[in-house]
Amino acid sequence: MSVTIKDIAKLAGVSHTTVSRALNDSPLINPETKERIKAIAGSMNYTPNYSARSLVLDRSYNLGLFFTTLHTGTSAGFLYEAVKGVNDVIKDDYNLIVRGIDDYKSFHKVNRKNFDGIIVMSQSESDQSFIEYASDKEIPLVVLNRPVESVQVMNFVPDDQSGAYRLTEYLVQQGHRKIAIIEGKKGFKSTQARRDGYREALRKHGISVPESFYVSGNYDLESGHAAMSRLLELPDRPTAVFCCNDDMALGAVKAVTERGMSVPEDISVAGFDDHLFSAFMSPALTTVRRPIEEISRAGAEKLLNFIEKKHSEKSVVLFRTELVVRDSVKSI
Amino acid sequence: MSVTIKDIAKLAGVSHTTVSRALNDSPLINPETKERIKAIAGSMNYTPNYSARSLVLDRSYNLGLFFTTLHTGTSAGFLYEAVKGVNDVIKDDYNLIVRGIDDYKSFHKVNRKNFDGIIVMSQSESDQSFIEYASDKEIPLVVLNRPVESVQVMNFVPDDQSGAYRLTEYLVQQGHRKIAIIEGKKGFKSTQARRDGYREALRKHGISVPESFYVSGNYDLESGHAAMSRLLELPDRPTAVFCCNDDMALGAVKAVTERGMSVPEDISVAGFDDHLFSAFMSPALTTVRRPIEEISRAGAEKLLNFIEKKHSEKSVVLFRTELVVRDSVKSI
DNA sequence: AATAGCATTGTTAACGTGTGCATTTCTATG
DNA sequence: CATAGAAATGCACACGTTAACAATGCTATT
Repeated sequence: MSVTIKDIAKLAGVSHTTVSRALNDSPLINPETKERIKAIAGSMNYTPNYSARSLVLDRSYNLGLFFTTLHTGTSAGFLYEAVKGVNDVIKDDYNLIVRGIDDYKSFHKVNRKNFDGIIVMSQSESDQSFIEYASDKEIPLVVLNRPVESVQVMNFVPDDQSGAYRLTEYLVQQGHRKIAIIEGKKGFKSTQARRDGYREALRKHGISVPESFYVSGNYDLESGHAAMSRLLELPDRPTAVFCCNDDMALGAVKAVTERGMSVPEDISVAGFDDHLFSAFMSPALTTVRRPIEEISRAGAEKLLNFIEKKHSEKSVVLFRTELVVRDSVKSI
Repeated sequence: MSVTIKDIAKLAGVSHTTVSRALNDSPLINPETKERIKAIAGSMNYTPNYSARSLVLDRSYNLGLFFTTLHTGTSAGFLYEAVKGVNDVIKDDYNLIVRGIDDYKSFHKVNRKNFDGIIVMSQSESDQSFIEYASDKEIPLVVLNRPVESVQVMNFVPDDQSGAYRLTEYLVQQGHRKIAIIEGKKGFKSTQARRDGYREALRKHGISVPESFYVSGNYDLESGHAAMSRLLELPDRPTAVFCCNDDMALGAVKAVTERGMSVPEDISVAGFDDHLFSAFMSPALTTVRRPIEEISRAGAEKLLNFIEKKHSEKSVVLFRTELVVRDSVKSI
């Protein structure tokens, strides 16, 4: 069926070992023999059987890009940027296998035979047992998006807390004191980091807000809409709302306009993430930019380095988040 | 290092073949021996070496989900729905390898040894040589999104043309006669299908529009914004604009509101795709829903069926698109 | 007890490739 | 020409697993 090195060996009148040497640039072969063999392999469209090589070399040439979950709380933009960033680095040298960690009935299919390395795009601690398992198996591992302390891994994390701090400080500088927050999905570390940044900025400026100014969301449009509806019904309404991602901000703005009120004239709204659509909302959204594609690219480069060099070290790299001021916040 | 069936055989006092039989539910083994072996394998955390199995069984347990390109013209929502739909079907029985076809320097790494099957999410004819190559190699193949005639493949296609027809007809029924179109990325088949549906509806109603009512876009927010800006500068302005996807519609709406005009009071806007954000735009977008996740799920099921049963047939399944009426179109 | 048939288990080889060590060939030197 | 050393090539085995066919053991029947 497929061409094997034995087929080539027959035609070239050499052993299969010599064919292997020729195709792998071994120094132990005569250059003329090598070129002859390569020409025959080319004319026969030979492709190595990667299963056979994997078996002998103890390599799979698979990389995992594993998300905590693909079922809920993962926005389309997030997945897109991660896949794109990693693919740009690995090209066609590796197979990129995309999966939700919660899709595994059991982790034991994940081992060094099947994956040369894994990038975990971590959204919550519910993937912690997976990270510990993978580290224990000594699979080359990079964790993006969430800091992990209990395991010796390379970690690339956007600085959500200071992004949220800076955004809340900006709201304060615009004169706002009644600032509410629509939080992200419960249990996600990004939810906590953004809330912490918000609280820290309030504390810094000696501002206290009522408990009713903390409303839970689920990182999606619907929950943003519902949360804003609740805030708009408060007797003492906030003047500004920090939505912990842009999807929820879009839902929140919709809830405002549905009541015949407008953003930012009646209430200011800010988001987090700077998705592609954010600049095109009406009004254009003030938000914080998180470089997910850049983080994914850096993580993939580091992982490839680890795999090829067998060298790893515990490190945490914080990626700078950036305040993006547009039109959705009014100065009062 | 890893546990092999030979290690288990030693402990169980049987041959490695008997271990293989036990773990693969062969009828050729005593049930008691089988349970004893399974218990030992479990306690040793045995995992098969998939490379070895692949080599013997001539299977890779890899499925490709290949997009024409991941570089431009592919929206985040599109990628997300496709990945999610396929993953929901294959679970952890197969590795899902996600890639852009234009990332391949050469296709010859794609063969039956490395992929049990491939789903091509086709956006344009630029992937035609790949589809022909894969079909020629007799790799089980399913093509989604674009009809392919020259190759015997299973095809799952959303009915873009009748969706666009129905939307344009709706605009006509709301009293619009000056209907412009912001087209999609040049060369994409979806671009042509949507334009054809639009033209067919105009023709059916005996409406003709000037050439200036056909403006090119690139399926992204920016090009929608730019195209609408051009339409708004025409001396004889359209009363309604059909944007060939929702991303461009969002950009178009932004261009309208930037001029102090409003949608739908001054000009009506419609989109295509029904992305998650579309219901939350101000105004909520009238659009056409394409069931990408459903198509991806059906394609994956069919491909698995093909792989397991070795049976395939040329077929084209059209998936119904659906007009979704919201608030962005005014009756005049 | 002998025989036949069935169930169970094991031997051997295969899958395609890479590599350690043995063998052969070639070249340079005395 | 003989010898030593280097270069080139090949043999044999390994990797982990599955399966064809052979061998062995058990049971039922005559």
